[in-house]
Amino acid sequence: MNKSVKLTLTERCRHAGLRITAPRKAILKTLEGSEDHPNVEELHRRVSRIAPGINIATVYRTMNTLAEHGLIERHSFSDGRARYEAVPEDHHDHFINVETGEVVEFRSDEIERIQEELARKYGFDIVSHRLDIYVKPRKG
Amino acid sequence: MNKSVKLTLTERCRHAGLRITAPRKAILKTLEGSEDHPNVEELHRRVSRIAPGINIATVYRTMNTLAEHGLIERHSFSDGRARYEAVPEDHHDHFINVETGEVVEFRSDEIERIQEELARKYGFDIVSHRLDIYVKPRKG
DNA sequence: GTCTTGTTGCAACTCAGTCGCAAAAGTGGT
DNA sequence: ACCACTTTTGCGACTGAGTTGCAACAAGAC
Repeated sequence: MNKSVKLTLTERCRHAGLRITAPRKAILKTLEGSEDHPNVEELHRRVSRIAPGINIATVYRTMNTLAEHGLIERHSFSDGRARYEAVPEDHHDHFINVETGEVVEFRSDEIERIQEELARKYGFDIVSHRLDIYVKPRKG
Repeated sequence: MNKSVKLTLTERCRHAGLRITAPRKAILKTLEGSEDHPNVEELHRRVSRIAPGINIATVYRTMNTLAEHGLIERHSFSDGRARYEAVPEDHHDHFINVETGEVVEFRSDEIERIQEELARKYGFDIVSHRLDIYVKPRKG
């Protein structure tokens, strides 16, 4: 949960050769302060609170650039629009509550292991994967 | 692999109270004859070969209707557009070859079981899920 | 400071998918 | 076979997320 032991997003951007502009600073800071998985519109709204005047096209472009450099992860749950999160040190998958849209992270090493086995069996190397489980609160 | 033991899509449509129109017949037939996961544009192209003159808006609407009734499954891999397949008797997940876009189906009861366990642990009931593994052919 | 190159704002644009509406066609009852 | 009722279709206009061309601007390197 504590990120202070690792590089900040800004440091990793610089390391990737990206210029640290004022809009990017604001976007990166917002991303690091977000525990959830905002879409571009929501992100733009949050960014605008700490740095007004940034165009939403800039947010779109920045998200693409960051994703290309592997600094953030792009998700597209069944609501259609892309949603993002700062790349987590620990890979995890998602429960999506279909009643509220809320996203809960989880991880299962067992599932990861079985995936590797399966891919090998089919003659593949895994590039990435994504497991989304749509759920509702258990009643009873 | 052999579907003759189960209801056809058309029969299931009728059972769902949907009208069997000429455009729908062509679309259903095309769906049943598709082993892959076409998007609407590709589907429309295929449908047009056996029944020209069907508007693509009709294909969009039909796919929505069928999906709402649970007769087909909608997927959205990372290429953005929605892709469909006739609902399979056996649930399966997908390998997506990132080099070619090709989709390979697989199934792991072990993964299904672990998902159930996990969901229960978090206090959820699973509505549906989706596991996409992006891969490349193994070299060596 | 100067130069080079990456980045931004803006407005125009693309593209998948949706929608309103009037015409057409399926289904159930007789 | 016909009617009445309701769903579906074609069409064109529209929406909304995301992209792009371009001129102005600003980071970083020297």
